[in-house]
Amino acid sequence: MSKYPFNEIEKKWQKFWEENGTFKVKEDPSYPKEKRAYVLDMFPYPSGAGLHVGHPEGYTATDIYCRYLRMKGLNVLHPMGFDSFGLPAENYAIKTGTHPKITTEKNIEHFRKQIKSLGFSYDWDREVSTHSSEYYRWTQWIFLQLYKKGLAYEAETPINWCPDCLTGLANEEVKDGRCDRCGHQVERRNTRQWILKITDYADELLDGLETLDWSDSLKAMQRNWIGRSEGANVKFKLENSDDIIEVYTTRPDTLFGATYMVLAPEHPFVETITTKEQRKDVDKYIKDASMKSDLERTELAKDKSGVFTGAFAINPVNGEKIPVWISDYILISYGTGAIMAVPAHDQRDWEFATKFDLPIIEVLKGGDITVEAFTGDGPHINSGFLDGMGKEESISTMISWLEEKNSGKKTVNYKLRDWIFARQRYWGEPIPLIHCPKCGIVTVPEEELPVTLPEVDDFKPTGHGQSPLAKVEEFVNCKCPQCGTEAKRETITMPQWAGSCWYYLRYLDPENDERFLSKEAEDYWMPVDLYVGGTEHAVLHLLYARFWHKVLYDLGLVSHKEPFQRLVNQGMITAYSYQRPNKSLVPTDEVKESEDGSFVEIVTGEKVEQVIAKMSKSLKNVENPDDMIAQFGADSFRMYEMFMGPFQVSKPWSTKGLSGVHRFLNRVWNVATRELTDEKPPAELVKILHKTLKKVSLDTDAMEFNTAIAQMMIFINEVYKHDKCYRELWEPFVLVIAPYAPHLGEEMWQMLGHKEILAFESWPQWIEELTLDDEKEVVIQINGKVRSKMIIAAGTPKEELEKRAFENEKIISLTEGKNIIKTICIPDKLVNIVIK
RNA sequence: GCGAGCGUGGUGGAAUUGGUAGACACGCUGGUCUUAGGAACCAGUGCCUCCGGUGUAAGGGUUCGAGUCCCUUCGCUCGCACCA
Repeated sequence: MSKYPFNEIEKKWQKFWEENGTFKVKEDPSYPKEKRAYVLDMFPYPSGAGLHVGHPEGYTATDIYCRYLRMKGLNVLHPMGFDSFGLPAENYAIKTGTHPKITTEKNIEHFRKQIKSLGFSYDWDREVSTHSSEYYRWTQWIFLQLYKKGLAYEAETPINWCPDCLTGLANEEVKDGRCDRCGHQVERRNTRQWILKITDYADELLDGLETLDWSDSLKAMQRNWIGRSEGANVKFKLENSDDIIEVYTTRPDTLFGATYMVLAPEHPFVETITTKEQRKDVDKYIKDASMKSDLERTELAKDKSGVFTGAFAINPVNGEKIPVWISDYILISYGTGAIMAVPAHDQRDWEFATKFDLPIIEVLKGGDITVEAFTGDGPHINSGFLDGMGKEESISTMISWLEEKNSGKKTVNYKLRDWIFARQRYWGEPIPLIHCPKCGIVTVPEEELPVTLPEVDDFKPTGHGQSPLAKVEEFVNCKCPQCGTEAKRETITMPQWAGSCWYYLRYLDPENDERFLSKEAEDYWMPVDLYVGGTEHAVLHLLYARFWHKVLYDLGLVSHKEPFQRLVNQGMITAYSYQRPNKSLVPTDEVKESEDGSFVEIVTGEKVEQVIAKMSKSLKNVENPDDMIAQFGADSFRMYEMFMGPFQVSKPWSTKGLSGVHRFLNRVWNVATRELTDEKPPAELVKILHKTLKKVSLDTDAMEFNTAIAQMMIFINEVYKHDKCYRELWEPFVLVIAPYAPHLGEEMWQMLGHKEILAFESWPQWIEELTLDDEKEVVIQINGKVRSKMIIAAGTPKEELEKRAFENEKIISLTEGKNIIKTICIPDKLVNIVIK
């Protein structure tokens, strides 16, 4: 394959941009508000493995978009940084003794070099790394603002604990009962924690979604996660006691059908209400439940378990005596940790009642409750004052009744839990608090920030819920800032998500050592106009960052309620893998393509099917950007990633596809090196140019990069047939291809004799008349089927079209003797003749 | 189970408001040039019983006309999951 000198060209322009500070950006007040854009990438965690092909996908998209916006005359902020606190570096430190700071900074170095090799137009002067003390000084400062606002609290509660990462996890970090990071099964464990009251912002986080230009699926994920539900809390008096059990239900209308109650095994009342006779069974059940992990509790969901406490409660609506059971299908962390069971109209209760032979009373007509619970709508029966009413009406009627009788009230519940904001590990921001024996918890004075991480030799967590910092006496022991007594520093560190909660703000003013962010910079740039990243952060980073931003807004520190106005998720880059008939996957290097295009496993000679799978080391289908850039160049690599398919959709990597794009750029180069002429180009080429300018402009604007590239290919395929390079065509084409292939673009611009670079040239405007065809191919249909075609001058009126259609020989023969019912005529498109 | 989305050639994918299905690219086939090429260039390429028919997961509907709109079914992907 012949190669244009991409290596030389790319090095040359990267050096030029760097040395000339081409993409440094200032808060220039001469740009009005609408001529400013803040385009943000999700910054990477600098792992030891380096960049994978997924990173440059989003980065290329934003880079193209930014370069396009600059040419449209906008002042564009486009920064990059590193999310550099995190477990891998720390685990590596435990294994090798190398300080995480050393590993992290080496990795950052490597990442930065790799990112730069792709020719992105970042303003590197604004780079931030979350692990640097100048940065985390302000992360700690924001934490203090949250603490002072009463949004951070200390608690010793059972939480998700990863035995491999040796740290507590937030709810959001647990997937299918396993640690999101390492896949280990999560345990329940009582550990001291710092927790942020994200639930205080549940409604704001929910309502704010309405104002955002995000995909519906992403908004749905956040809504699901917040999980708002409306219902009622209902009070049940216990028999022979003054105690009251409160339950939460979304179906207060079914109260007449409540035949028993169930408490979570951890419910505080279990201890007091259990009768002597039942004590043994209850204690055993609680012990068994506590031994189970969350995963086991859900896995066993199919078969309900439970035990009777011996106690009875009184149904407030009819005075009926109903038994109180405990079962682990009731979660202590949701609602009140207790339910009223309505087996006729709730499938879980139905299963439980069926298993333990508890009564099932139908209170809504419409289903067959001997087979399953009926959860649909219908008229109420056996329900006193609700009889005859439908679901909605009886819910509100019942709530009014309960409120009147002081037996309950309308209640809103959320699935969202408070955020466990703590890691019992070393490599994170120390929480800037001090425990004083006299004053209690005292904040570190703001002027003493940052509380820096002490140097340690042993990074190993104690495994007893203590961070390695607890062993560092010089760090732990301090004086209380209030009373001067000997006190102890907090040794829990913040989770990795802390730094990424506000990095987009620090980019605006990265050098400021007076404030976390100046008002002026915030006013100039915020909010983020376009934020691009993967879906994996749908409920983690994006929820946490929105929460912090809302707190900062309430404190008057930022001027918008939402940080990220528009968000676009890139699709994942997957890879091909091969599957045996039994569905097991075969590593790519153990498969060969046979002559008929099918794939066989080399060892067995058996046919395997080509399927799409995630890139993984074990399947040997991971592609390394460095190799691709070395072989094809950064411009080819960038352009291929954009050509693969729609940006938001996941798509499989194909190195053959990359070589196709590379071939295209070779052809571009070939044209660029032809004899340059100021002659008037042929009219048909001018037409294709303007069609191309239009398509590339509209598609780039809409981030439909794949079709923009296809149009540029069409342009080159035509131009290629002529042996000259027409300046009139080539100058605008070079300008529109430049955001996609910026190195090649600049080089060709220089070859055209320009002294100035093209990065800030104006984007070429197409001329609409020149995009229009003079002639159109119009199809003639009979009963909707294409029977003939004719070439006709564009804009030919209906009457003329019809006349021409009926003059067509084939049409004459097909319509002869037929009854013509009507004729539909769409100018420039078709004539449809309906016959019988 | 709930929520979101998707099914188009051998492959990745194109198709304004419903208006010529398969743009562009990969792969494949044939040819030209070359000492050679996994280079370059040219031509062809949905399928079939090939002057015709058929075709966008399957079936039905609306319409002069459906990949696109509506209904049913099937399949796949992602997220959540005993959330009362």
